[in-house]
Amino acid sequence: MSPLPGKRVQPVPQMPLTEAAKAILDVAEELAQTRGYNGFSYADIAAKLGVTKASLHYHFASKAALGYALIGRYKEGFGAALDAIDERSAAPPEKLRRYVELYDAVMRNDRMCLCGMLAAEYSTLPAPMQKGLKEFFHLNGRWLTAVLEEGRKTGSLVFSGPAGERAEVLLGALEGAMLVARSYGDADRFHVTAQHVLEDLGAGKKNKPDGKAKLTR
Amino acid sequence: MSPLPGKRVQPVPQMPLTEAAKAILDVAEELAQTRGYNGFSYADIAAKLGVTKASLHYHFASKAALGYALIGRYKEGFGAALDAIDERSAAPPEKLRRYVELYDAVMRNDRMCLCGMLAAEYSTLPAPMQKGLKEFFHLNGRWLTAVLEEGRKTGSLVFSGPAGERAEVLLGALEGAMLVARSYGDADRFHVTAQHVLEDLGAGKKNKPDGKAKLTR
DNA sequence: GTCTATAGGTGGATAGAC
DNA sequence: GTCTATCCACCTATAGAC
Repeated sequence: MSPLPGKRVQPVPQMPLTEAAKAILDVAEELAQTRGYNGFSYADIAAKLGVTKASLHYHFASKAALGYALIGRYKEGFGAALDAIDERSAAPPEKLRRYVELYDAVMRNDRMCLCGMLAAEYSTLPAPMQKGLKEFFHLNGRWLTAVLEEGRKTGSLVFSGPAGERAEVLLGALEGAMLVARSYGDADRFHVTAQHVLEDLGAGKKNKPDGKAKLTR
Repeated sequence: MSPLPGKRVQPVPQMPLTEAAKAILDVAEELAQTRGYNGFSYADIAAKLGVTKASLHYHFASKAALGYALIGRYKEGFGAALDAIDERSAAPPEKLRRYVELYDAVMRNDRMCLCGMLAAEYSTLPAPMQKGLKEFFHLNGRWLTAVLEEGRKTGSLVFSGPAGERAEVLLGALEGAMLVARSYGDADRFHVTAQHVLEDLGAGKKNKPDGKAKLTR
């Protein structure tokens, strides 16, 4: 077994982002997670930052480039979060609970998973973004599969069928629960659904976090 | 117990659609299911129908009106499909399998559930569309809850927790599985995931349909 | 009912001054 | 790096002829 299940083989080499670029991505990310890629414009970002559209183009020549950077950073952050879970958590059930907490945090922040959102718009996205999206889901699938396999081996998780397929079920269930819960503007609804999914795998939580707490990010 | 679980109380009174209006909705529906509400324009519809944008406005004064009609018709069709399942199927497991087949058919047609797609764009939609969307999910939730409750009562379905919550899990899992599977352009991936969800409830299928068959609609 | 023509707005993107 | 000014394509929507 590899030292850390689902560990990223290599961090994709990337230009370090300037502070201005980060600020743009922060705003763009929020807009993309709440309105979708086709639901925001350079004008929206510029207005929120108090700058002009033209200056945005200095940092991201095209919206496609911005969108691609958005996915890249999100994937990086998510990958880092998974690595952190691997380092801090021993047992698969706890890993899964922490994994779900990542989604919970997004939901409580009144957002949808960036890649879940973009998945809906998939056919309208530039090819590089489509590729990045697949990689994100692949990253999640690999990590979940490793955790599920380990859990089954040690008997701490219970499920039927191939771990890879079960990983897809879990990923889909979480993304879908976010999707539907957002229509109700109800983060608690997501939380309840997510706990059921965990319990089905034998990874039920003991004490659930306060659903009313709002996180900055 | 009511005669048919989740039966719609009353069909919403509605102007009968002209043939032209139906043709417009057909094209708009396909576009909305593949590209999203913000991902298509009157120009797209007009081009596909070989008419001008202006003529579309005669049938649907605004895009918001078109979108609202889109949801209304979809809800109606889905409700009718659920009624048909109730009438033709006796046992809850079979009902659930038929319910999943509705999603399967959409997926094999390379589309996303209309309302799942619109749920992603929720915050950008006109208020009437948002309301219609909630009603769609409510319709599904009610029907699924009734089926699950009946199944538990007769022992043909097995699950933990309130039926209403389990209905949300199921609905979310199917919507999410569609969402993710579309990024892979892989209808079979959805099918596999959906079967797992059914099996978890004790409603597993005996013979699965050929995943390669493409339906016209 | 469908057309031509067009309005009024916004989309992403660029040139060039500062 | 950020600005002003501008381009052109596209958007939804309307007026009015046929």
